[in-house]
Amino acid sequence: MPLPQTEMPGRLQAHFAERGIRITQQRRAILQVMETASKHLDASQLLRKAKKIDASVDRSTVYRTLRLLKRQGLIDELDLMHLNGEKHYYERKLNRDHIHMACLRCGKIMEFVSDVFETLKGEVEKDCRFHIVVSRLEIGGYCASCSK
Amino acid sequence: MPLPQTEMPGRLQAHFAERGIRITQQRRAILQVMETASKHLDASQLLRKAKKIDASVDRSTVYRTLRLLKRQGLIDELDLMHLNGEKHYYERKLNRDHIHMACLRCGKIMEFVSDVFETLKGEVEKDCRFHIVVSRLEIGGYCASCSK
DNA sequence: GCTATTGTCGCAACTGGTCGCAACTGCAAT
DNA sequence: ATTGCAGTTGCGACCAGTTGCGACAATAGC
Repeated sequence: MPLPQTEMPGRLQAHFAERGIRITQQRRAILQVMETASKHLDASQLLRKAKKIDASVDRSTVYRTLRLLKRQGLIDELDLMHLNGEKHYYERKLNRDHIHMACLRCGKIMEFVSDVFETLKGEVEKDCRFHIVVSRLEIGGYCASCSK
Repeated sequence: MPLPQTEMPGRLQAHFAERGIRITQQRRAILQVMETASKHLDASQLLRKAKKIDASVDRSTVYRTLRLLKRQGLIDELDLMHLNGEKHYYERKLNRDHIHMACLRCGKIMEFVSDVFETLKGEVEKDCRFHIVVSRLEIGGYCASCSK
């Protein structure tokens, strides 16, 4: 029983190869970080980690590679309600879309998977005749322990 | 039959007064623009329009006032899926949350109101014991005429 | 293996948004 | 009308992200 495709190690590199996207030293370093990282990396963390593998990696290459990954549907970009300024966070796209909830007081990030979300997307596709490629639902508020 | 509160002219100023938030020349100019503007203004458009009313308005005052309005729950901030770079768009909050759909090909922005969305938020509040303050659902994809 | 092609890279300059600070202003109390 | 002062402002410096361009490197064809 194989793992779901998006969970396989080296999957991002493989995806590039399959689609004839050039694999460079710098991209290899960046993909490697994305693949082994825990969730919610921001661009500067990603740059720092990638530089440890290949010191020549530049800021703009990180951003260009992130854009590429977004367009290929391999990662999701999150704001996390701008809790920490304007920066963005990235995570590998898994099989199931999930909602991100950010606590405005303690900063905790929670995730939630819901069938109702899938229903909602279905409704949009049908009622608006709109073909969904990416979707992002972010909620800001107070978590159970902060809302007392 | 009065209009819904959030539609009333001068409503933003009135809200400030009610909550004892200081009304300055610069804020008056910015609120006036927000109140009379059509939807989806970005910060630089807002700055340009506000400067026509009060030339002393500075970039950072615009951003600070937007942050204030966000925190007061009077406006919503949108990315519109970063179709035009990184900038954000702002609109006055109406009574009903709505979803924004951005066509990745023609750039058209559509809005959609759904009971399912309300259900979903209810589910999050209940299942996660999370008190929602703001929510943002943005969808990128292809509109009816572009997906042919 | 060598070369031509074409895509990618690093760099520097730019836009969008934030922050610290000294100067200023709205407003309430006199 | 004057004063006092917390809250607000403009400014300059900064951080996050993008872009144009000449140099360079990954691949395809030989």
